[in-house]
Amino acid sequence: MKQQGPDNRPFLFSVYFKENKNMSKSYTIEEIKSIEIKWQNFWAEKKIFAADNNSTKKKYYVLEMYPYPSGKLHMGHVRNYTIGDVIARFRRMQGYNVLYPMGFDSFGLPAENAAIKNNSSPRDWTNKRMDDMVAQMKQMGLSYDWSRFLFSHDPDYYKWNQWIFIQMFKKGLVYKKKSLVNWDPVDQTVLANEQVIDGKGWRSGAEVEKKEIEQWFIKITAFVEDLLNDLDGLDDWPEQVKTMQRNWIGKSEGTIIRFDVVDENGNKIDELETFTTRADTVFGIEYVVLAAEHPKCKKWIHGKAFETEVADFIKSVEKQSLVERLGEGKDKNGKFLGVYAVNPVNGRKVPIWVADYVLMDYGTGAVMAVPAHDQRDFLFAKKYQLPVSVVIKSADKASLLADELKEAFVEEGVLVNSAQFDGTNSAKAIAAIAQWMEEKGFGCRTTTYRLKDWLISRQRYWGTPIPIYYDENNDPQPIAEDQLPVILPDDIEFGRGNPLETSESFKFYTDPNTGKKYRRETDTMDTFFDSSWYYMRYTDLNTKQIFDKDVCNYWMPVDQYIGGIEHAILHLLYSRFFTKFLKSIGMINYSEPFKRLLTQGMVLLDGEVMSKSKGNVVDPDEMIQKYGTDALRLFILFAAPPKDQLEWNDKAIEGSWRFLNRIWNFTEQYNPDFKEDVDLASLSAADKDMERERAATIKKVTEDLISYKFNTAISSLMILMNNVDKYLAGEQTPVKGSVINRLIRTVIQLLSPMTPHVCEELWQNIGSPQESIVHALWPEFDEAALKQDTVQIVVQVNGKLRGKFDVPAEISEDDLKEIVLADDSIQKFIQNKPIRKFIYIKGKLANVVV
RNA sequence: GCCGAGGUGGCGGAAUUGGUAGACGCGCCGGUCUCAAAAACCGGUGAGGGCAACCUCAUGUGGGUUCGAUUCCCACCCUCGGCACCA
Repeated sequence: MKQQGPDNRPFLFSVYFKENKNMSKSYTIEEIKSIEIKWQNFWAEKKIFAADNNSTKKKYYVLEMYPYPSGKLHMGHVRNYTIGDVIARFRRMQGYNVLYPMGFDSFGLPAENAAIKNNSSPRDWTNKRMDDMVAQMKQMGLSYDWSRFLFSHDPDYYKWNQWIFIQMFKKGLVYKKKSLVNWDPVDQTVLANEQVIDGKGWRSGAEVEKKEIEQWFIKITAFVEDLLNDLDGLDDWPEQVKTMQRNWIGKSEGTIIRFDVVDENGNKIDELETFTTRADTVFGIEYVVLAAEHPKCKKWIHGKAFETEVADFIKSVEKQSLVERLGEGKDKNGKFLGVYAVNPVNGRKVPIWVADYVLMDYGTGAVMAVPAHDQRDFLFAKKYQLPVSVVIKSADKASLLADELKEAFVEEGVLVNSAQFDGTNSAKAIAAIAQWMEEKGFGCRTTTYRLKDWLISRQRYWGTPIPIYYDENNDPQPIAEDQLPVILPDDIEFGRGNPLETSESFKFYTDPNTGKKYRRETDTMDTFFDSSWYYMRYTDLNTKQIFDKDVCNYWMPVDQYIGGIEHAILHLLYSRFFTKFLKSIGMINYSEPFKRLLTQGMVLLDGEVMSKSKGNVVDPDEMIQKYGTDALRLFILFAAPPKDQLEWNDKAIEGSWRFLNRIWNFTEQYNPDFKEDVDLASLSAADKDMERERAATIKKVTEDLISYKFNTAISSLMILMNNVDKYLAGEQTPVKGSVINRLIRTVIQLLSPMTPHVCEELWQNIGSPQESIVHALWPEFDEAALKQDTVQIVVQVNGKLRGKFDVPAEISEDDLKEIVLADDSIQKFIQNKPIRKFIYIKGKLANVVV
């Protein structure tokens, strides 16, 4: 029964809590599931999460890396999407116009391999898996704007892959070249350098072979300096990712040295260039060495007595797989080529060798060898009894003796035996010698990169067809833009080489103007092409262009991108390149796609990464069936900060379940008719403390959500609830009812980005003016409400904690000193020693030094 | 070898413009409820010592700066991740 208090307000415990005082009810999973479905349907029907392309509000674009449709969400996905959803929901409540879309990276080999195995269609296989995963995402209550759903195998999407390809082609950034490429013998396709990991195919794990084939490349190196330099402006990217990209780009500055090549009689027969970063060692060159693939090797040995022997050696090196060749501590092998290089700095004639330790695709594919100061050259020289001469010595020691060297002296030092440069230190000498050589015409300064152009053609079916045909002269020509998309055909046959070559309908292109038939390109694009720009497409799916420029410029760049560290190089580097390209042709006005990047940690079980092959997976579906989505989300957010690895714990998720039950019970028993206003004048000290804690929790949760410290945000809400119990334990007053009324609304709101279903249910149950909690603005607090009248001062003697004192917040140092020194428990430690110093940190701590 | 991140109870983790180390949660121990169990709720829980109030020790190791160090400096050890015969 409700009673009426003064001014018609109900009061007393039995009033502001409903009569059922059973605080310990545990909700059933059926109840949880039913409210989850109820609110998911509600949100969908009301289009609560639709982003507005014509809004005047401040925008916020949250994005997770779109997944490959593998068939089922794993815990890593759940973690990734939960983090993104919390951010999206939080920003919406803060009043931003939020874009939060989802799609699928749906081209790729697994679909094709599965289709071959089951004799079915990659399209059906993929569509089925996408449907399953979308259902799971919906079950998680993720607040995506589903009206912007996209997937790469949609002709409306890959049409624009082809369009971008043609724009790049027109700008000369796409080219076809016969070159030595990485061939995956299992997946029967070429791979980009980035897709070769430790000499093995990134998907198949097969040892990659080198093959010379004509392939399509994208000139990513055209933007190499921007790709490197702009990393410095990405303040909100993890240092680790930026470092990985810098390493991958691998810029190094050095000098190209030009050698005259002479025969044994000293007659000039050719020239050669080498690259070095150690110009300070040029006076110590003892031989020059080429990579096996260097074209001059074959030229110079032609017709020589040892031609066959050396040619066989070169062939054997070329045949070696990357694994064999790059093994650490590999023995170095080489052959003399029968010709000599003349060192321009001192005129010395040194032999030219070919060796397996020199790489063709770095620098010039040829190296000046200085055995005394390079460990590889040193080992090679010792093996083949080549001379060693010292040109650098350690600054504080006598000159090294070549004969006594056990290993190369690779550190910087002071030059010796280097003519006019003797006595110069290495760092200065590198610059001085480079400049001198440049003046003399011996060489030039240059910059080289590890980054190579991106090989994008694949001899597989399930990808975007490359929009090219070959004219009468067999020159590649782009398909006319009004003929796009070039549709991926269905009449193909697997198992007979490149699948598109088996398609009668596809093989030939008929020029719409002349009716002439041409041969089409039958390779498809690397799927990383698809994922390099999809985030721009989300901004505007309904236009007949790639996207509306203004709309794209409004939403982009992505404010928060979230994904796994495994994409630190490939996807992120390619996306940055695409952005720079699209900007260069005037399509967009920003030069970096992702403002802030969060790489979430992996989910582990017993310290190991969950994986199907290891059999140590926890199925998120099972957890949702057992505890509900909200408890799963809460656990994942609470167990570890987003960047850290997360150790799965079957027991700990029950803690999240308990906490949600507690909030629910508490709210259920609460009488929603009770007035929310708090009359400040009638507050007791305990009431004020509770009000202050409410304000402090708003502050803490807000700050933590901004900095993605979800674990501490949740813990501060738990602490608040613990304190509520203590607060209610005493005498019940109407004021307490008001204080609690306000508090419970705050808790539900603060928690709602993390556990949206339970919070929406409770928010609606306690009666709210908004259609949805999503539309309720984020709670604010008054800084003044945080002020405390009394504070606890920690008192130390000589830095050791000896007591705690409750004093007025504004107490002066002298007053405090008096109180502290009068206290027996402090005097005990001071005894009769003189006080040397009294340190007071306002409102916090005092230290008596004796 | 180079580059980056990190090392805190039985476990996940908190605390850094230098100021109460171990918040919060899990687990464990004890209790309430129950015929009993589960669930739920309440209390305790770094180690060592003491009947107790309390005391001592403790944030990978060893030093240093400071009234005071998980936090700053120096040297080292270990773990994880990336790159690497890159000239």
